[in-house]
Amino acid sequence: MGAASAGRSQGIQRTTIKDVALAAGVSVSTASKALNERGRMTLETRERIQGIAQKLGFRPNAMARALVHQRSFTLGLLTNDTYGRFTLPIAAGLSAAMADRGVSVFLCAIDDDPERVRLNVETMEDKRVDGLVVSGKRIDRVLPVDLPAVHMPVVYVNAACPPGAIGFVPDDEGGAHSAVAHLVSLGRKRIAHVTGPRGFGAVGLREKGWLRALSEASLPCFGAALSGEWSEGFGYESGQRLIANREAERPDAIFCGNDQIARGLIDALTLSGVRVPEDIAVIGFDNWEIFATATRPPLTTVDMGLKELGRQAGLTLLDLIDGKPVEAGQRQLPCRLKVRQSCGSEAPSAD
Amino acid sequence: MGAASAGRSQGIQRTTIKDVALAAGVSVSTASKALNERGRMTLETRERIQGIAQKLGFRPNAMARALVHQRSFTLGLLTNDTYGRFTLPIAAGLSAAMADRGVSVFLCAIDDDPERVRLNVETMEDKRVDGLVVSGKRIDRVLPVDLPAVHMPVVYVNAACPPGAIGFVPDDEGGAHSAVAHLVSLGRKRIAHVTGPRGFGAVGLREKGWLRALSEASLPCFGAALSGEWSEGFGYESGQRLIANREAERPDAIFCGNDQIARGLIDALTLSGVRVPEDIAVIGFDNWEIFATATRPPLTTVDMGLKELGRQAGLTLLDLIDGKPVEAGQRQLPCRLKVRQSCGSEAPSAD
DNA sequence: CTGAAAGCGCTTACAG
DNA sequence: CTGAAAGCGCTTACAG
Repeated sequence: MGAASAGRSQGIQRTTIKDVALAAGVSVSTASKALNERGRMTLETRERIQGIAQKLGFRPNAMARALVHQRSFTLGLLTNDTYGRFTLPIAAGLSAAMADRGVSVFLCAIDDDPERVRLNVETMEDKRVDGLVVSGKRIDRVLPVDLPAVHMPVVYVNAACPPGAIGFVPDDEGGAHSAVAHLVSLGRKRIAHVTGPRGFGAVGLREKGWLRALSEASLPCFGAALSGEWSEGFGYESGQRLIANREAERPDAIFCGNDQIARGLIDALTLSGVRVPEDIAVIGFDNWEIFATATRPPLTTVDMGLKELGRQAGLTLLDLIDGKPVEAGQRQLPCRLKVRQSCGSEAPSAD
Repeated sequence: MGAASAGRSQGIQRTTIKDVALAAGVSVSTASKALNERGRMTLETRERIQGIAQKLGFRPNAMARALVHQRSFTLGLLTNDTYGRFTLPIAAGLSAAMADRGVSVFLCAIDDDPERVRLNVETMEDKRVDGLVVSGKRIDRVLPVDLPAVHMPVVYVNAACPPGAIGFVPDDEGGAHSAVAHLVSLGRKRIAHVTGPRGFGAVGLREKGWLRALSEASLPCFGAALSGEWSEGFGYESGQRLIANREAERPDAIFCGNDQIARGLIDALTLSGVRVPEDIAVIGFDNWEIFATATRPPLTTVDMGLKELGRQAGLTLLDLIDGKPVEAGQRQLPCRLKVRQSCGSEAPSAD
């Protein structure tokens, strides 16, 4: 019990195909063929051997197979988003899709430290993973992965993808457009935009979606987008600022660049007696549930489909590994509006 | 370029030790010895061979080595906390500590679905990982892992650990105690407790820590602990309830069972004009930064040391794998108070 | 239909 | 000091 028994990992001699062959009175090659459903042989022999394998609890050593097949059925996931909210959904989507296909994924946390990246890539190469998915936290930043040195297929998720490479990002512009179009359909006319720092690619795209939806509805643009930190604090300030004017000059809807901003902003409005959604409708971006559901009222927001992003990236990587032709370039996967209560119900009349 | 080149994973023939031996004009066994610093040989030969290996970009195939060493230098991380906040820090701590030692970790997301667990455990066995860390979201729930069937060392993190097994959990009681002791040291006398659902093990332990700190300070227990959801909503309600009485009967400090509750509670106090920390000091539990830093004022809270938990679990698992004796049972790792601004500054006089 | 042989890439006693 | 041989656990042509 306890100490000793727990540590005896070497003690457990696992059943090998040799054991199976011996027990069945056949050669190892025959056993292999029987178990892999290859070649022709009497159904009876095949089933007998399979039965014995089952009885002995035989499970083929994946590394031995990998050695001969030159295919390990493993992937590496490199991510620099160690604490953020992106990696987990992406990793979950990826790993679930891969698990169904017998491929396992190594998690490599890199901290934007090129040395650490090198070390992890090296380890992944040593372990002979079949491919790499590189996942980031900004769609406009490329991770410090020295591609030329990587001898295997790579796919990027939620990160910039170098020329000629393959990547997956959420369709930020489309998501923003659908959010604003939703506000328009509810009859809102003065739709403001409060968002993150100018430097972010996502900020530009979301702003573009906002402007496009406005122009499609022939609505004037309500002031310039307010740009600041991705924080509740900035949302709070912005909320106060947007209601500083007298009522006629206030927006009747605000599209926020992320859920944290939206939350801070709603707090500011509520504290000043402005009602959400009656006076001002608010939409966020991210569908980070812990925020979106805790705002009062619960937040309508744009879901980036991160899980699906991870899934698609994995499936594409498998295609690449199988040598199937895959077009280079970045794909934008659709976002989906998640309607809660911060915009009120559907408008009685949309035009 | 593009499609075709990206998919040609088979095209890259990696350098093998045979190539190195050939280029150096020695046998494969000699090459192996030179590269592994084993056996005796002229320094000159050794360095020559190593130089050639370097030049050819030789990296030994980890699977081939694993096959002969019966050790894969890989681990599996099973977790049912796919979206929560526990897994990521634990995984980061684990994977960082392991990366330094050349061991990689497979991420397996299981959804409390026993079938999915079985599938993942099976895959990990097929891949011949050296051990498993099983990580959960409740210290009082055992994950549906059928241990008898697992032929390798296992360590539990942030989950109940079956009799005879090895586990790591945060010291919830100690953490709670240090939080309340902090309040006491600031001169607070009427310290209430608002926490999660009764069913949770952590709830009982944190309550115990609260009571012990009070009794050590000869302070009366300020009402019974308020128990409800782990949500901002419940925190909000509780905040309103605790200040419903006239001022003399209100608490002067509130220790919350998690950061979400603390945040909702602070919102309620603030909205009612009660000042935090002047009138009532508040402490949370989790140090979930996204919450703790966004509360106004920023939240003093208990950090559970999840990263360290993951690290320790990994190191212990390695010991187990190496056959070193490890005592069975559950270890409680210390929590650490993270002081921000929701309690005010140190008291001018502590007694 | 079945099995001996060679091989995946490496390491480790064991002879020379 | 160096190399041939056997082996880790499996698969795949290739003969019988």
